[in-house]
Amino acid sequence: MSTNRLRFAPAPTGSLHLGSARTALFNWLTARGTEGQLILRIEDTNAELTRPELIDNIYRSLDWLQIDFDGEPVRQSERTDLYNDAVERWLSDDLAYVDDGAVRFRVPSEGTTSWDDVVRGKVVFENENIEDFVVRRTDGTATFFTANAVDDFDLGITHVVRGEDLVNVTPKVIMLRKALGAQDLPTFAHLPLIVNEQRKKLSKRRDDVALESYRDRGVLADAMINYLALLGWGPSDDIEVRPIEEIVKLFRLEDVNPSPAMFDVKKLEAVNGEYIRSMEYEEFSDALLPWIADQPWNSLVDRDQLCRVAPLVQERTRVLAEGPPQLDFFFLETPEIDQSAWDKAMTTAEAPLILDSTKTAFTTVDWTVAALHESLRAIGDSLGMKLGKAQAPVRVAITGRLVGPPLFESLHALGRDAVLERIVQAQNRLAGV
RNA sequence: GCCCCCAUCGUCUAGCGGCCUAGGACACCGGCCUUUCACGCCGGCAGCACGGGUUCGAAUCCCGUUGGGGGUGCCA
Repeated sequence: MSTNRLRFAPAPTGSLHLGSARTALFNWLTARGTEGQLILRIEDTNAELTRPELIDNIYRSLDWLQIDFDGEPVRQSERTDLYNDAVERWLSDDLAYVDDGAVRFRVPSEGTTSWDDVVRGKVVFENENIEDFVVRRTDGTATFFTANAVDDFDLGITHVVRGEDLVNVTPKVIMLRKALGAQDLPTFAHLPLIVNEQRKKLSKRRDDVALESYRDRGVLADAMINYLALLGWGPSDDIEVRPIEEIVKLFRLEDVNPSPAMFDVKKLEAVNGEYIRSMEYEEFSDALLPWIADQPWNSLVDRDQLCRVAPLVQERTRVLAEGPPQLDFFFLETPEIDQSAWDKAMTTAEAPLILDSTKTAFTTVDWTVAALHESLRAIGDSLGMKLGKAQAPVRVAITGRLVGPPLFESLHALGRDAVLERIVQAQNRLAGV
């Protein structure tokens, strides 16, 4: 039994594409689940793709996802000799010929080229439908086909796991591999495409495909991994959200289904919400920090207060970026009043009464969540109102909005002085002062 | 045009010839809980594209139709 060797071979074309991330993941799951090895190979045969920042971007994204590799990354731009040797050999064996300065591989006009794809079954191409293709450009650089075939062979790759968009290059790569003297074929697995609402391949143009943009909105790496694993694969026990280690154990390439999968942000966020809810309180408030830093009231934030208050919005947060905006009133000197919320809550006949009674009661009430709760409930009772209605004017006075974290916990965290002051401010505003 | 691929609820999937009156999740719609919103819980809506075979029996196997998609660069 030889060990499996897989590779993830991205072309560094900017930020890591969701589809590439999913390919990296399926390679990683296969390698880790079979005690195999995973190599990162940068396909930068094209001169424009060798820019360091593009490559760093790939490293950063994979690192964020915690997809790790065995050994140092392989850069194709550093292996040009290997490719040249191969092309020269093909040339001298008359398997290739010079055409307009480039080198083309001779494709037989008869016969077929085929392989047994793990996810698609047998795929067959008639050789007559494949044209003689370029293996070395006029400028002397190797093309994708050459580099791909040489490296997969040279690096002893046993499993080629990649996107379905590469199915049609496979026969060419197989021909080159044979021309290289290889007796065997790696196991091929062509993963289904990730598509958008229009069922078209996710594209930079139309779709939000950059992995980073999800990270920037506060999708957790584990949630992203978990969700991506569900695109083209599903556990037979129906438990979709689960620890990555379990996914590693359950995942099998043979179970990947061949039909395209739509990227559903709603579901991603639902999965992310589950991950957020399962975080420890401190972990959650720490995780919020980068987004707190983006708030205009960032400088007013007190870490202890943040830790007390963050749990109040934890189960109301699907992506981390949604967290801080719900907390602004805890740190702002005066809450930012939402006009439509104000109009809805304050224009009732009871609103002034509620504010007034609340002010009086809150001046002396025990400053505990239970006592505050009871106090406002009693005020509502006296006016024949349910607490749900009665709390509205107070909520708007304190938080500026109609919806938000639990009111009494919020009052408690804010403190008596701040609360009373905000009630008075609301009364003044109501009176038109 | 040519080549290749795909086809289970709106979406992601389970299913690999009888366990299916097709299961779960997201979304959606009701209800409960409730201090708003959420969370949680309960319930509902909704699918094997179509037509032929094969078989005692087909979502599962085969063929065709239709509908989608991908590729057709000296990009990868």
